[in-house]
Amino acid sequence: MAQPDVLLNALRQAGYRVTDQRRRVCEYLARTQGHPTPYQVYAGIVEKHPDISRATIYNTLNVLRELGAIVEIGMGSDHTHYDTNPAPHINLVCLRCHTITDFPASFPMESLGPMLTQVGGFQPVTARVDILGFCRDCQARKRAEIQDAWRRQHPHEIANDESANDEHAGNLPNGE
Amino acid sequence: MAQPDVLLNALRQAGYRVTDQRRRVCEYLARTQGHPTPYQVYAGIVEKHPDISRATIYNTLNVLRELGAIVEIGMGSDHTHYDTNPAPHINLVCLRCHTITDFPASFPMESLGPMLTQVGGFQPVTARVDILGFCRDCQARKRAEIQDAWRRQHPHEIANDESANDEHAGNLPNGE
DNA sequence: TATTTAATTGGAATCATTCTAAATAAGTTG
DNA sequence: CAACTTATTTAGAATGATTCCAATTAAATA
Repeated sequence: MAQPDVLLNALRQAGYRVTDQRRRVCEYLARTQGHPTPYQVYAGIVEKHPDISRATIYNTLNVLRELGAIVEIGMGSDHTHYDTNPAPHINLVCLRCHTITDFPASFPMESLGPMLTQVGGFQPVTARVDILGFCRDCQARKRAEIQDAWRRQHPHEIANDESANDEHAGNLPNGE
Repeated sequence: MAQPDVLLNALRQAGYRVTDQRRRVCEYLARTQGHPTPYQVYAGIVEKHPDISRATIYNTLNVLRELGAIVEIGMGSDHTHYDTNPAPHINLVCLRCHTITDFPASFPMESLGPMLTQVGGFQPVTARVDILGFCRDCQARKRAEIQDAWRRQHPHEIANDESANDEHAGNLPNGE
């Protein structure tokens, strides 16, 4: 989604050396459409270059993040995801299944820049705009769960299905 | 920063029981001004209520997050931070020292809502707007580092300081 | 080419978070 | 109120992503 050169130049400009390994990480990030985790980056590279080390992946991602060239998107502490899309956009993040979807819309960052430097001397580099809520699938799942719960409370309302109780009697909260 | 009642009501409405432990977590979140980590929440409560368990803290925070009542802010994978401020605002996140500062400014979420539901059936609950960059202190530190590096490259330019080389010869990248 | 410093490596170590099974509390029904 | 069902809490063990380490290799520079 990003130009590999943009990422590599960010490294060069900041005085980091451009090695083969870093080049591969940048290429991977440029190629991918999604919001990969460090492990996905590793997996995507190691199959063609089995000698690369996990530590190097983490190092490179950390450097790129500290430069603001890629942006971390956190949700539900399972894994870290990186946003590699440099174009202004908004992430739709599902609170339940943690899926991240890009939504093309811009945000008037330019207008804020001057204010920030005025107020606290903050030097903006990039931004992250996420809307948190429920994706369509999870809305449906939620409805089904609530219905289920209700049905469990009112077993008599149902014609011929006494066995239903035992079957779906999972722990309700946390559908993950 | 939030009303404890708002958080408790969120739990109640979603069908969760309001226990003493959950009440304490909500109170803590309401009281705090910053962006606490789970451990900080735990530490802040355990001193008065030594019987509370870490697992309960995590459970409660996870539930509140899945409800969108509090918002996770990720930076540099060390710790998870939670944003407990329900008022619209922007977080200034330093890419270097990971400090998070609130910046009072609103974001025209309302205008986006309808679009989102139209496009992907996404049901928005809350939002997170972060500007990533460098705080004033880290800008200064960065300048100093660059100067240092330069001085190390050009030792002859300096009058009387040959020892400087060995002294500060740390690993340059990663000032953390 | 020699020298210096940065980057890579793989495996061990760390540590936040989750999981588990047992105990307890909350809510509900008769 | 007593019996029952289900949610919640708990302590400690287990997990697993990420970082750290010392040794090696590669880049850059003169």
